[in-house]
Amino acid sequence: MKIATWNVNSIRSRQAIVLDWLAANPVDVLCLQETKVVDLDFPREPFEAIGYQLAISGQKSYNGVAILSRHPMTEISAGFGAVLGEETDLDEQKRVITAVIGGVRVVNLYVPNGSAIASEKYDYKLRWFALLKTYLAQLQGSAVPDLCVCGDFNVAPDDRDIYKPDGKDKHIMASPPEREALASVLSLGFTDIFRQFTPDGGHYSWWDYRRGGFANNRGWRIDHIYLTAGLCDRAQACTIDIEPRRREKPSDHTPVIVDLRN
Amino acid sequence: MKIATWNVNSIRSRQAIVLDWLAANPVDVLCLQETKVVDLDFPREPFEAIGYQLAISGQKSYNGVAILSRHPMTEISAGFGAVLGEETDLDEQKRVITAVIGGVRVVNLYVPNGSAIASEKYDYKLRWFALLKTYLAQLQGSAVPDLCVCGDFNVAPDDRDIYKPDGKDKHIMASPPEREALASVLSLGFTDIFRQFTPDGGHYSWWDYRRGGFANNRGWRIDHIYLTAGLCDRAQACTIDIEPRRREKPSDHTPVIVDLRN
DNA sequence: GAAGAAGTGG
DNA sequence: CCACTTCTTC
Repeated sequence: MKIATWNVNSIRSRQAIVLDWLAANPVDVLCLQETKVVDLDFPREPFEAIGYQLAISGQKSYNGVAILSRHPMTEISAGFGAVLGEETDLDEQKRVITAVIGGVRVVNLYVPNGSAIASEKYDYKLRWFALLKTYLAQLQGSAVPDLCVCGDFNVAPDDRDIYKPDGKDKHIMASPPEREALASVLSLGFTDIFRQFTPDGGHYSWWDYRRGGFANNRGWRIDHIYLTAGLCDRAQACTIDIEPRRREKPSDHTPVIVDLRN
Repeated sequence: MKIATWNVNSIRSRQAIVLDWLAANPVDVLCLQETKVVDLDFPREPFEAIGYQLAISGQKSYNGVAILSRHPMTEISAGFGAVLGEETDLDEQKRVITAVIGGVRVVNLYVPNGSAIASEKYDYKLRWFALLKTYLAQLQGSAVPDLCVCGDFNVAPDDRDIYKPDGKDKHIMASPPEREALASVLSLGFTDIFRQFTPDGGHYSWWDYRRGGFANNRGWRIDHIYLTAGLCDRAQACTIDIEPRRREKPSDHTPVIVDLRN
């Protein structure tokens, strides 16, 4: 089973690129972030026409997540609250959706960017990571404890994940507190599956639109796929496909794909 | 000598379509309207690269006219004031440019739309037509009196020029006062050269983007080429090329072309 | 640098 | 419906 994650930076603007990619890469599951559209306006039909079912949770302008699956999805839920059974202001932004697909619980996340260190949004990001840990712990104790947690984490886990790490510890996506917040979540028992196959640096999933970030390969690896122990042994490969980033009017992110043995 | 007129609705958005059209239709002169760009930002280079010289007069966001010519241009001037020798508020919007090319004085116009009857903009349109008459009379008395006056006139001269004329006399672009204002200008001695070759209705140069105007051929003929008597005999053909209107992301207007015998 | 919003214009 | 503006976000 192939599972991919892709921050598309507006599904309406990226529809053709995503459809082309799925035609060439018919993954079983595609997790999208930054769909930027309310559920009623999500372009469902073209994806259903090529064989995908959809679980979506979006809002106007910002955020928004979706799971596209070739196989039946059960236990679909959006937001932390649906699992934790409590309301939280962290669910006002649509950043979390999950579904069970082929015995695997897929969790699709769009972690807050955080804007700048010492901003209100940075605090929000740290609070969000804290609740994410509680949320994932709850799911690990569920009847389907094999988790594939993927999405745009807006954190480069270590210096191999940044084109030029010097001084980036004061930069959003690389500052110690957010790295520690992510590490704390992963300490529940998650493996960065890309790193199981590729220990060297220089592999990125996001390049800033500005100043020729992609042309000069000034990228960051901030889109991740994390697996619980029961799934790690099944992973046969984890790759980043930079092809869609080369297209006209691309997303600033590109897909990450994991292949799980049946 | 072939002279064409085309309201491109932003030259920056339409650059590729215009270049493709010129590759297939290497007219001697192309008059553009609604370039929507200040002169410093006009994309000169791609047009110069295929052999055109440029005379441009543009502004931010709205209006803007340009003449592209394969032959030398002399007596280039923009606005009514440059010819009439007096300042006028009607020159604040960039709607007039002229140049002498191969012994013909080409006048390129973007007539105000007028918004709605009884609006302030409608009065502006009528005032503009009045000054246009003075302007053209002046040019007729100049050393180069053979005029080719073309552009987006935002007036359908008669009912043949509207897909469904019923009730359109209360519609902008067809109301009697603006038709009379145009007729008064033409009474100086101008011939609607398209009508010399094509007397029947159903030939349009503009289709509203809305409600499938083009798909249903609900069009208007509002882009015109008017010739003084000395040039009429030289006209061999006048056609509307609807091909560019079929393209992806087209202008709502399409080119009108006149072919003048040497 | 690119996206969506809300507004104006045609 | 499409393109422009300014604004905000990432």
